[in-house]
Amino acid sequence: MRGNTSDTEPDIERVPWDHVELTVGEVAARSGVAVSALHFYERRGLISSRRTSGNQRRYRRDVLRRVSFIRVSQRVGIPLARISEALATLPADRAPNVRDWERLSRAWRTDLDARIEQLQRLRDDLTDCIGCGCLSLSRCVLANPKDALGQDGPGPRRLLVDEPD
Amino acid sequence: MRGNTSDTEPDIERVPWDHVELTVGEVAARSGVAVSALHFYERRGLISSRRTSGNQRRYRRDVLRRVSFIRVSQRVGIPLARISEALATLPADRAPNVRDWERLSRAWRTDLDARIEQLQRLRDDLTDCIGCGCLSLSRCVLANPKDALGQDGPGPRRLLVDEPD
DNA sequence: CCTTGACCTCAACCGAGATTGAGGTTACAG
DNA sequence: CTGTAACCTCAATCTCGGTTGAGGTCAAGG
Repeated sequence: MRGNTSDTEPDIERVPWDHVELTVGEVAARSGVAVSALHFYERRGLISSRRTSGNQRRYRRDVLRRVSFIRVSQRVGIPLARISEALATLPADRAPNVRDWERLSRAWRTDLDARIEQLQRLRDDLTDCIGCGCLSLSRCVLANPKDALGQDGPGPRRLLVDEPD
Repeated sequence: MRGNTSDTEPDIERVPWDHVELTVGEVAARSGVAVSALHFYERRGLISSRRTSGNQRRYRRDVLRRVSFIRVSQRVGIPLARISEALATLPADRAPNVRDWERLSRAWRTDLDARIEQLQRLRDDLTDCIGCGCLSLSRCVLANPKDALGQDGPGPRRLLVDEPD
């Protein structure tokens, strides 16, 4: 267990809340993310920690917002690599402030809007398709979206002339 | 190459279109799916084939609709395992008809609606969050969705009392 | 008959996003 | 001082949805 020793307790009034460090287990408990995932994020450079003399991780409190941002971003559908890039734009010299987080959050709006629109189009097509009951490769918008017809990548792609199927 | 020999050509008028079989390469070309993926789907039981005397795959034409259904389902975000279950409900004795496909497509509507709604809620929350700039674990709807608070799976989950962060 | 492209199997590998386990250390409460 | 929970590293393993490659067969055109 880890707690304040009664002997060496620092003058708590003089230590700003921001400077109270967290163990990996505390971050896990408070963020709902497994310790193994935190280690993983750290290896990937998404979060970082100070090490104690005994090689244990100690996190600044703002790691909670970082982890929070990571999870929210994942829900938006952003891969870790892109989340990592976004986090890399945060100032290195100071703890990120509200405006920093706002900027990053705003950046995902575009992605999210695009994904929602895409799914809505898919839903409309699916609705039509339920009506036509087709899924025909030569006729159905759903079965045969434009992007399946060429110009994107190697390999044979619908080279043959359409015939009834 | 594979084509009709002029000698043994069957009376084409007497062979319903449905009975014309396809090679794996033809299915790949017509569906836009790689041969390796078709093999993969077959191993997973999503599609099936007859084998020629020389052990080559021959597909019934309705495999095209199956593959089509698989790709559409994937776009909806359904994992292969569930697609497989859905396909397993198709009649084994006859080729699926329009109504069969309609039933399956309709089933995904619910999923799609749910996913869209979820993303829209996320977008709304993100908008709020941009306004509040928070991502605070103790206050932000985004950072702290209900489902992070317990009852779903093992492991410690936000066991500590909330403190300012 | 020969060449060539399409086909076959099986195993290994990829990348994303982690989790699990072995083997060992640290830190704190009693 | 000791017990033990929490921590450490590193490698292996997992799921998902495939791709790649080696080594070999099949089938059709010339």
